[in-house]
Amino acid sequence: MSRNERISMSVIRRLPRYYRFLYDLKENGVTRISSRELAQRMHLTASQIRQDFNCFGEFGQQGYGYMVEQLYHEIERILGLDQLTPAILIGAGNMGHTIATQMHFERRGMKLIGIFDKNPQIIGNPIDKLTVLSEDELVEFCQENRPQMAILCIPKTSAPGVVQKLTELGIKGFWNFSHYDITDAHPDAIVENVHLSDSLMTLSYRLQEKD
Amino acid sequence: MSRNERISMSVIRRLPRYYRFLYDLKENGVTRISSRELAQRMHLTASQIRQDFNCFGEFGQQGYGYMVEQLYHEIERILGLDQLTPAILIGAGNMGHTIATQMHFERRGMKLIGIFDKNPQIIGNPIDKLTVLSEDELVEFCQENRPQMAILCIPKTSAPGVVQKLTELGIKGFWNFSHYDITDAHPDAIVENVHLSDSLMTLSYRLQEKD
DNA sequence: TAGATTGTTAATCGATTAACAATC
DNA sequence: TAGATTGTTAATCGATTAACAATC
Repeated sequence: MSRNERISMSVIRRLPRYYRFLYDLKENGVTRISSRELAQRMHLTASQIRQDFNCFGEFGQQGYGYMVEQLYHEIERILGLDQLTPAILIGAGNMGHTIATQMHFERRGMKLIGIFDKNPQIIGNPIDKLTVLSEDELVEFCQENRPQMAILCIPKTSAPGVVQKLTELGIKGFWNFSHYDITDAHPDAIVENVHLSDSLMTLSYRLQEKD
Repeated sequence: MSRNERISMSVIRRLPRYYRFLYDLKENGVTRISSRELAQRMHLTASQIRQDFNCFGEFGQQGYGYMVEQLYHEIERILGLDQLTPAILIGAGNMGHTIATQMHFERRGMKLIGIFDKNPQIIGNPIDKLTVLSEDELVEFCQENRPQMAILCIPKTSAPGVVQKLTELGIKGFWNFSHYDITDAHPDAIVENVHLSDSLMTLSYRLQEKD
């Protein structure tokens, strides 16, 4: 029983994908599924699926398989999607605006409670139900509203300062779209670097490698 | 000498990060660096850095280290950033528009040569130096211009059809922002799934796990 | 009960780290 | 030359896959 030991990032990164596939199965009226069949659909091995699920509990029934809807809700709970972590967005330029309006935060376990920018042209603009605030209001806002997570859609040059400041203000996690590599924010800050450029460059590599 | 054997994805995914750090070093006037010092800055081990570089060649000098600028250009070349792969964007909504205008494709080994949408409200709009075309023009455009890569910023429901069509039109790689999981496009299609929602959910997991 | 499929232990595979001879 | 650091082989670690007893 490997329950409760620290879960590896490899497993964690597969959870949202299971969540997605289970949602589709559920929507298609599939009520139960075996690890073998799920493996086939997801291009994984049945072994891996069973190992992954057993990190968190015994969700299946021997000789039968897994109940799709129940498993879906277990993974939802494991991912923490049932409690909304308050988050703020720093940088409401092109990318920031898109993220704010397109991400369906409340389906992903987050609630966007504040948007900040330092450009006077952008401050005051409405984005969904929020109004872009000045970065000068950040300290007071955080003290009052205690956001846990910050989304960074800012230029590389301003990132180190912002990260430093937000860490002091109690931010525990960063979703980082900036080109700055957050490695030394705070030893136990949780960082998810998105780095779309890196992703694009690996495609460049793999496409040329093909020839 | 492990040269020319198939390079693992773990190594490939580190290359853009090396590229970024070397750029910064170069900009800060650092001309040479040892694997030990680079490891310290990047939070890696010196061993790993030397192993990684030696997948592609012998770029260092024993007793001395690596020349920053030379190594930077080697990695640029390895990533294929010196030749621009022609790419098209499908879906010019919020996310598609942001990607088109913010990505600096030509610095990442790509050239955006066409943008397509099926919404009449969007078709005809200018984005940078391009004009959004109708998806009806896709076949003719691809036959004439031979794009190699497609960026998908479309809803999950339209994705399977588009992927199928583009594969037939000779697209070799997909940069996929849609929620659809491209697994069965073509056995040797190159796919980079971005899945921002998945990324956000892993943050949700890790933040609640902390408590 | 027999058949099926899980949960879990053991074996394998691959990636990372350590060690050290080669050499600048 | 002596000191430093690479390139590369060997050892370790972790993740994936295979096997199988438990059990529905």
